[in-house]
Amino acid sequence: MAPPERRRRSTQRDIAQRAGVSQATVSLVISGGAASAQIAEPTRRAVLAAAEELGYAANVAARSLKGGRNRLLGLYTFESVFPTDQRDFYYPFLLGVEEETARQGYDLLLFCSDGSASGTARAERSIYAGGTNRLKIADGCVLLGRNVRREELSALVREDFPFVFVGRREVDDGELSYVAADYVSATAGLVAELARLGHRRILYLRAPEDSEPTRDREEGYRRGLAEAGLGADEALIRSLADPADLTVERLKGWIDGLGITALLVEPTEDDRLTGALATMTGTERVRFPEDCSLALLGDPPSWTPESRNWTRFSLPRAQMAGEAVRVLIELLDEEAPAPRHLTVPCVFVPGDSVGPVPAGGGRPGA
Amino acid sequence: MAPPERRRRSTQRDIAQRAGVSQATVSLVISGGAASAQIAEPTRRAVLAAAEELGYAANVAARSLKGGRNRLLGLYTFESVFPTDQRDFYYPFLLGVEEETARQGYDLLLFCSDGSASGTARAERSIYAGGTNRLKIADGCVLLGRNVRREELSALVREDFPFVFVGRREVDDGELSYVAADYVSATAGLVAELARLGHRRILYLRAPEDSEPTRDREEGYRRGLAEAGLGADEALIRSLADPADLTVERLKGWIDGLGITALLVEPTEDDRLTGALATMTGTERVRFPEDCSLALLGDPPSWTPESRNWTRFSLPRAQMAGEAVRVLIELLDEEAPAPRHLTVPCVFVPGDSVGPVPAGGGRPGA
DNA sequence: ACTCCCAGTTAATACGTATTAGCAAGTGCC
DNA sequence: GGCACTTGCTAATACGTATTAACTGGGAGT
Repeated sequence: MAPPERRRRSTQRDIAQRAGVSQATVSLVISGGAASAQIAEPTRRAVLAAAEELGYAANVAARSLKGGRNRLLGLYTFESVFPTDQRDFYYPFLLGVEEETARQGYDLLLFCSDGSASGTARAERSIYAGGTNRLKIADGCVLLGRNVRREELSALVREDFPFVFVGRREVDDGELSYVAADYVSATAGLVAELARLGHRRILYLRAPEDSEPTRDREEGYRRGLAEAGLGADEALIRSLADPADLTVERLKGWIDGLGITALLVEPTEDDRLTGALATMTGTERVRFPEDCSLALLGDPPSWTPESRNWTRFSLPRAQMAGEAVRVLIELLDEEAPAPRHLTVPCVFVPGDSVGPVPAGGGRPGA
Repeated sequence: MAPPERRRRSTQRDIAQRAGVSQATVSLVISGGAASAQIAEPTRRAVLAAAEELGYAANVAARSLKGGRNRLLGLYTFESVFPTDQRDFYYPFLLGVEEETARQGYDLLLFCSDGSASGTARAERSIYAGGTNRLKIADGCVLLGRNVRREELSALVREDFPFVFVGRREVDDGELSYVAADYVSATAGLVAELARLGHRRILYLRAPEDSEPTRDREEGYRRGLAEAGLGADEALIRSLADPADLTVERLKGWIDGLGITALLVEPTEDDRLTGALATMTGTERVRFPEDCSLALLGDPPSWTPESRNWTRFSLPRAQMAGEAVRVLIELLDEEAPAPRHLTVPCVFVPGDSVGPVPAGGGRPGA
């Protein structure tokens, strides 16, 4: 009945002492499990009573130490999370990861420190800051980010550290596990939709960098055209160095010069592209979809209620994140796991920026 | 150059072996600290090199078991985070905690596992669920939540575990550290504002439970009245068992029967109260502020663009969270820390539901 | 030459738990 | 009564780290 001693939590040894048994017995009773069957009923009850009286709570650290696992999953983001436009991007992933992590009975470790000793703001984050792989304090890790450090991914693969990337990524040194959105099908689907509406000349405005998502979108674009019985015109694949270059003049040039009636745009990670689009909409000199249909190949980075409801497809971010956790746990449970690749479908958002071909639109031939 | 053995994390012993020193030396070098000064430079470099080659990362469990630090801060929420209306409440806190944690060079551990073995959804979360206290794995912890388990807080205090509560909380067994919003001043400020507009009879609709925030608001209400030279009429302090009971009829009864011209409402944690208010607004049978002024004593739990812009005060949640982290780190850095209590001011949101006293309003005498 | 000290290193130990091998007492069998 | 076998428990050990006391060789002091 004595209250638990202050300043020190009770241990199995305390219980053992009080119940007049050994620490091992206490462990057997507390942990329950199979081996506990061989404990006599009176003993078990005595132990449980003592534990109750002392307010016993097992020490997780000790337990994990013994088991080699910490029941911790990590979440690492290559970009810093704090710029406001990044938060909206990041949050659904975080929610998905957190929910599934919780469901699996793990806790979630957010690697938010810069790695750099203190204070100094850094744009580039690093896993291996300080010479060691910080991720290792978790049992495994979910990785996220658009600007990935390839060499760090390679190192992780070489180290055989269990991790899953959210998004398709590939490295030279071997295969890594990822959960990716199906950009190919989603893009092909948009092309099909446009073709159904009568569009024949569809410009694909791609990102200048050659990352996996961009490659997938381009593949989807070509596949969509092929499936619609349209030939691919290389002149209709464009990229802009600066999203601000997407001006009304340029667009009119494409419409008149190339005869396009629709535009597929790959959104940038920042607000600049959608900003440029908003500017164009504001000028009234070009209207979507009256003058030209437009669809986004993904989510605009931040979404405010007053922003326009572009036709697009949307990544099921929370779902992807959840799948990533599930895959990661599979990896952890296996002896010698093979890399896993999972693809989840995107969601089509009808929006209001796609319509039929404008009356005079479309160049006859070509 | 040999790669680390598959699926087994390298330990200090591995490093020791490779560098030809003892495990103790490795620990001294790795932990850095004061005692590491006495290690000869060549030795230190050999150890660090070996650690690098083996991809060493300290084992969190072992370190916390030993009582060491992991540069990990925990974040624990008493309510589950996933119901959508909870997310909006939770997210600003999370952001604040994460940002400040990062700035301090710590990583953030989200205690999201239910504690219950798996899968089963539970409304009540518990720190000690499953007979363990998971928090210990972090160096210290920020706690959050409206439905607090007092006995668990007490246990934490007794255990002398470093933690900071976001929100004013008190327990019998001793003092705990918290960072709280200044409900007293904020409520008094609203009363002052109403008094300035000529309101003399202001009803305070409080939550039925007697939690700290409610007590503080009531104190602020009384103080505000006193400072405005108004006496407190106990009949003007009401509570409703069910928020849905806040009907037009009841409100009209208060206006006509009690002669009130303004209403201070303590929002509930769920959407029911603001739902009731929205319903009232919709009926057109009572208009705010034409028939009666209304202000919320805090943020409505979820905020959608179409919801009304109630006059209210708002908690600086991210800031509170950041302060909590800062306080926690202070606690960690001290030898025998005294509990700290920090109060941050709320933000007045003018809104559109407060106005001057209606023409015929206000009972003359009373 | 003796002690004394000091820098540099290590052996030993503790943290709290899970697990395995093994011990003691009891039961049934021949 | 000796043997095998079961039941119920304990002793011992390992997990990986931090810390402290103890040890070593060598240089300085007397």
